[in-house]
Amino acid sequence: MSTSSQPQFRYTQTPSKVLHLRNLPWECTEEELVELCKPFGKIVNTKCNVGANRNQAFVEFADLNQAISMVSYYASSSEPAQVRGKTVYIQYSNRHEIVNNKSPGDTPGNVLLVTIEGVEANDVTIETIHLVFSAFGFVHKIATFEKAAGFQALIQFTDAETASSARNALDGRSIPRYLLPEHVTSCHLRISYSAHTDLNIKFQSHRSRDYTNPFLPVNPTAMEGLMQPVVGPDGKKQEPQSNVLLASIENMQYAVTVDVLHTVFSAFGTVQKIAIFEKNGGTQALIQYPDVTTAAVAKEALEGHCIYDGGYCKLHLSYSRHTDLNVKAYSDKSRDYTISDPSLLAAQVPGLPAAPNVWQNPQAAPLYPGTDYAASAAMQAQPPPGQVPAWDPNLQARPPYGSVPGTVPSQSYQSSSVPTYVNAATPSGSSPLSQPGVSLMRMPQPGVNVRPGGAPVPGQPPYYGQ
DNA sequence: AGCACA
Repeated sequence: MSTSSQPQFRYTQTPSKVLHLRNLPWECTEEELVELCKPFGKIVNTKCNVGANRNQAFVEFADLNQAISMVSYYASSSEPAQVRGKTVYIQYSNRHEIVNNKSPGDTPGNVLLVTIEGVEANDVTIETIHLVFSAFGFVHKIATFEKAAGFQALIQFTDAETASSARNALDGRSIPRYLLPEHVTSCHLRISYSAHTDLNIKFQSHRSRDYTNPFLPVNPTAMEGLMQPVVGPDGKKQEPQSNVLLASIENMQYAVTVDVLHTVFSAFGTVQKIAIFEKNGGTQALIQYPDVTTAAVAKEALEGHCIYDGGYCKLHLSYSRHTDLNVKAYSDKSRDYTISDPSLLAAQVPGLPAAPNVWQNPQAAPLYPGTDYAASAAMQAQPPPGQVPAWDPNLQARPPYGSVPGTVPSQSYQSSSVPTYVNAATPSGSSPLSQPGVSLMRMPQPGVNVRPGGAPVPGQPPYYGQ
């Protein structure tokens, strides 16, 4: 429609609250910009380090007249606008507001997210990090972890001002060489702000510190040694074992709920906590057991198995670096079964007699006398009044980690007193769960109120913690 | 020295 939209140059520029500044010194800071512009009015937004050379910037005034006054002043001034002795050229921007593209990491807060590039986690101790960042103020807490981005640390200061001074001074810089092992050639710090305001440090360890609480217990399993990588017989690095399993769920055609995971993983011992989250477009879950042994048994047993028939929701298990999950007690993505609020533990159905704790030692399970086994199966197959067990109690009753054909009395739990929910695809009498790739749960059915976790777990007295 | 960002 309009006949022309030619670029607007100096003689035709219309005034704007937003000014475009160029020929700034390299990586001019926001503070320097504000110093230059604030005599003319209130600055409501800035954008620094713009352009390929990162030497341009935008400044938005609260009022158009303030921008006009700055442009007019320097248009007639004998002294040009300067930053660090460099002449700065100022024009009206061709836009009328700065679109705030500040990522969350640029929103100041008292906690910094520091990525230490080019190092292994073992190269930089938490003491070194503490030393470096303490130069700017009291460091309250540090938590370190390894992510895809590399070795990272969250560092909590008293306030955003202290955190900012540390960020401004250290972002892009390196930790002094004398604080690092000799083989480290470079270790640039990339620093942004975390959205956290208060880190939840549970233990003093080589990964995390709370300097405000010297009496915080030391976590023995998180200290040097146990959590270090173990070299296996093949010479490859083995994952250090953990009481927390990381489950990646492949081919997730059906929703996998906290309840479903609880049912599946409780077959091996008390599940203390569960957290489900998305990562790299897939679904993962952390499942916390009280001890490494239980986790190891569950890992061996469940690796490669599918939660549902037909290859759906295949589990891949590894050890997590976590030892104690910090999860919401009751949400759709997490559960803390160690919390003793009964209103949150309806799924545990207290009041049912605790069955003998036969599932704690899965190695022994196939050897159990048929009578005990049947009794146990029958007990857990009784649905609570008014409830329909939505998983297959027959499958649940069998140890999914390698039932040995012939040793499990398959007749006893097909008896008439036990309702059967055998999947049509599973021929009865076979031993489907001895092979990876077969289901651990009954298929979810559309339109049915599926409550896989709605009944007690075999042999698992509810764990209420202390 | 000459207009950003997803």
